Amino acid sequence: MKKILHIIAEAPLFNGLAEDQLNQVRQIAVDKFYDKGKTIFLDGDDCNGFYIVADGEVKIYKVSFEGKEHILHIYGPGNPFGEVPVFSGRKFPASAQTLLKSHLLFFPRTAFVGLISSNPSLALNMLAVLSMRLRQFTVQIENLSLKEVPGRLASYLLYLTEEQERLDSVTLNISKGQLASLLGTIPETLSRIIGKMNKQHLIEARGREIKILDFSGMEDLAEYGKLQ
Amino acid sequence: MKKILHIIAEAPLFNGLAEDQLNQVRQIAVDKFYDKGKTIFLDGDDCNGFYIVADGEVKIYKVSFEGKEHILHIYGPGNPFGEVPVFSGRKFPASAQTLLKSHLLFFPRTAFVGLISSNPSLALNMLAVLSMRLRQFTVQIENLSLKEVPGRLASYLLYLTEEQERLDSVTLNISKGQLASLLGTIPETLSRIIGKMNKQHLIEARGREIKILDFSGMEDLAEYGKLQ
DNA sequence: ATTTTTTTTTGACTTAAGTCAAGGCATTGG
DNA sequence: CCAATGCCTTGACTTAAGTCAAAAAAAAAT
Repeated sequence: MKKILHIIAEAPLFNGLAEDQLNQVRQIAVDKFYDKGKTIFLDGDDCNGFYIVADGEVKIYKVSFEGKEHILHIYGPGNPFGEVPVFSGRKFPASAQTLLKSHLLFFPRTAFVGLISSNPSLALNMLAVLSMRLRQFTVQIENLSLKEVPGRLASYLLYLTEEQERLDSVTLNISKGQLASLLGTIPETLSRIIGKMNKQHLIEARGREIKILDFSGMEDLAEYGKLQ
Repeated sequence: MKKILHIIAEAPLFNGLAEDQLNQVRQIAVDKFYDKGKTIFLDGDDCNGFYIVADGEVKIYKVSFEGKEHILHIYGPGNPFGEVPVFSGRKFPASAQTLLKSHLLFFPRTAFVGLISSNPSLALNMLAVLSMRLRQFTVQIENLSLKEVPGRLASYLLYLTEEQERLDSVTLNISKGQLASLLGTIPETLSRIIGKMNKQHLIEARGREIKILDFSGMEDLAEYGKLQ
C-alpha cells in the first residue's frame, strides 16, 4: 500500500525522516476506518496507542456533568491525536469522535515507544508536536479567560483566513453549533454576536460563508475584545 | 558542586538517568539567581533554553490588553518551565516571574537538544513532562469553560489537600489575589465565594489557612459546579 | 507602637452571557 | 411537493460575575 506510506511521509510528525525510518513507521501503523459521528475513544478510556488522521476529520472534546460539550480541537489529515497517554501513562484526558467518514492510522504504544527510543529525530519531531500543542492551549486559555466571546470569534475568523489562505472571506468547516462549543459558548450567544457583527458591518455572514468587511476592526476586536 | 547534581537527580525530568548521563546534564546547566518578583522572561521573548526551579517559586502568566493577568501555572523545586520554544522554535508563549527569591538552573537550547538526541531515555522523560502539561491544560480548559468559579475553587482546594498530603485543611501558598488570577477570576468574586462557602459550612477560612469541613460537599461542587 | 502600604472584604450597580421557549429556515427523503 | 428532521435565530428573562468605590484588616516599614 503505497498510499499509506505517502500519508505518513507527509505528516509533520514524520517530517524529515529517512526512507527506511518511514518504512519502520509504516510497519507498525494499523488502518482504521470510521463512519461519520463515530466515537474513537472516550475521556478516561485506557490508551494503547495514538492516531493520525489520514483522511476525514476528528473532534477532541470534553463533556461537563450536565452534558454540555466543549470542543478542544478539530483535526484534519496529517494531524496526530491521543498521544498524551502514550508518554504520561494513564488514560485519555478527553474524548474523540469523527466529524466525517474518516481513515485513521493507529500506532500501538509499545511499538511506537520502541521506534522513538532508537530514533532521535523521531523523538524530536514528537517533542515539537507536543510543544506546538502546548502553545495552542496557552492561546486557548488566554482567549477563554481574558477575552469575551466577540473577541474569541474575531480571533477564530482571522485565524481561519490564514489557514484557508484567503484574504477577506472564510468558509466554516463545522456547524455553528460546533463553533459555539469550540469558542466556549452556546449557539444562541454565537448567533446574536454574528448578528451584531453583521449590523456593524464588520462581517457579512451568509450561512457558512463569512466575508470579512472590516479587517482592522476585527483585529482590534480580537486584541482588545469589546463590541458595543 | 554536589548540591546541584542532587537537584538534577531529583527532578522528574531526569528521573532514572544513569550516573554519567546526570553528569552530562550537570555539565550544561547554568546557575541563575533571582530576587522575589523579578521577571525571568516575557511573552514573545526569544528563547535560547529552558529552566528548572532548583529553589523558590515561579509563576507563568499571560497578560491581557487591559493589563489583567491570568496565571497559568505556579512551579516549585524540581519543575521545568519554558521548554515549549526549545522544541517548537520561536518565542515564549507566556511570561515568567519569580514569586520568591529563587535559584534556577538554565539549560541552553542547543546543548540540551544535543543531549536528548544521544539519549533516548532523556527524550522519553521530556515527552512525559510535556504530556503531563497537556493533561493539566486539558483540565484547566475544562474548568474554565465548563465550571463556574465556585467549582473551580473547590477543585483547586481539593487538589491542594492532595498535594500537601493533608486530609482536611490546606495552606494557600499564594495570595488570594493571585489565587483569583489562577482561577480565571478577580479578587472580589473570589472573596465573595469564600464567604459563601464559609456561611454554608463547606469550609472554614482564616487568612491563608482553609479547613475543609464538608469534603463530599466540596467534591460535589467540583464535579457539578453549582453553589446556591 | 504607630504610620504606611498592601491585601482583602463589602456594598451598590452593570453587564455579558446563559436559560427557556417558540418560531423560522433549510435540507433531506418519502 | 410536502412532511419531517435538524439547525439556526429571536425574544423575554435570569444569573454569574465583573466594575467601581470605599471601608476594613493585615502586613510591612519607620
